Amino acid sequence: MTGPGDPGFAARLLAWFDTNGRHDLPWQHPRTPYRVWLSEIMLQQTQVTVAAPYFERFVAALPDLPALAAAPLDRVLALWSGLGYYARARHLHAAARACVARHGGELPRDFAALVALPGIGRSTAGAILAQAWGERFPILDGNVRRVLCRWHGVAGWPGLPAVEKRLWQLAEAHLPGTRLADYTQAQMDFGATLCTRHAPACLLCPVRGGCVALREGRVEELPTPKPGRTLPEREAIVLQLHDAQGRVLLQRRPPIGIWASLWSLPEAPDHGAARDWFEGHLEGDYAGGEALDPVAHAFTHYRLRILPRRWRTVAPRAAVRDNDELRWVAPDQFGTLGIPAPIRRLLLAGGER
DNA sequence: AATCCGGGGGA
DNA sequence: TCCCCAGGATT
Repeated sequence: MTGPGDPGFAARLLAWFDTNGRHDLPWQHPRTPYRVWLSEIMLQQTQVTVAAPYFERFVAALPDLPALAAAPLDRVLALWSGLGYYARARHLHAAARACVARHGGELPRDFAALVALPGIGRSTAGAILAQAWGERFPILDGNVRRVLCRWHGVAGWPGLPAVEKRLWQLAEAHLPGTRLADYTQAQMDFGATLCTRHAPACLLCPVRGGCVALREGRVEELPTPKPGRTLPEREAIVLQLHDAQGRVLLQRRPPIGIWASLWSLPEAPDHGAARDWFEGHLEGDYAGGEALDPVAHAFTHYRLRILPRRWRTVAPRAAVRDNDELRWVAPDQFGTLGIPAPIRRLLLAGGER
């Protein structure tokens, strides 16, 4: 009889991991608390193949926690640029500074202290403690959720509180007594390579002998997908302004909302507001701008239609000069700033003259 | 406990 | 276009 406490589950997963797991991920060598933490944050809602090159660049630039804490936020955002979910970078930076202030410049080896840091929740704290220190804490990420929903035949969208509570209980019940770092990695490798969302490799599965979904023919329908909904749409005009030296005027976004604190193009909700802003900041004629092709960008909760408008040579009004919110930036400097991916693409595509 | 927030890439 | 990927914060 297999059940929630079945010790064979973890044992079989570990045996599979030894020969089939991923043992060469960049954050595994060396597996320091700082690198584990950084990798866990980068991997939130982000696939391994996407995060890996960002991780390598990040640790090359900021190799330890004190270096991260000492870096300006702009530098951290620049290293994050293109990875998305920029709140993660701001939280990471704030957490590093909190560790310097409260924990002697190191990541605390304590669940409550970890969860108290910005950007670290229950699952990430468990992952850090298990991977960095071998402590006995469960995780519940997308992989573990999918595996547990199938193996135990748990129906209902995992985002529902009752389902999530049940999954945490199951994750806790499966924990082995030893090898917690390997077990944590094994679950994620298993979910990412065998127990995938579509077309899982059940024939190769090390725990197929207890899987409720496999036995009942429900593998493809579990976990229950999130209920769908239609997303609202918004529009925004962005102003692509070049000066005589080929530089582009960038504006820092507000510290809250989407793309918080990143550098972007000046933006307005409609042409009236865009014209007002243009006439307040620049010499020249708003109507002289060239309308570029719209750019569609989908967020999780709404769709944004970006309407770019370009001026090849404009000059600022005498009273307007570079400041904290606004600066002229040469194309070879784009890499040093945190710029949202669709805006960066627009700048690189529209930069040729 | 319920709700909100948010980039990108693969299918 | 849809879906979801190593979730967390806010209320």
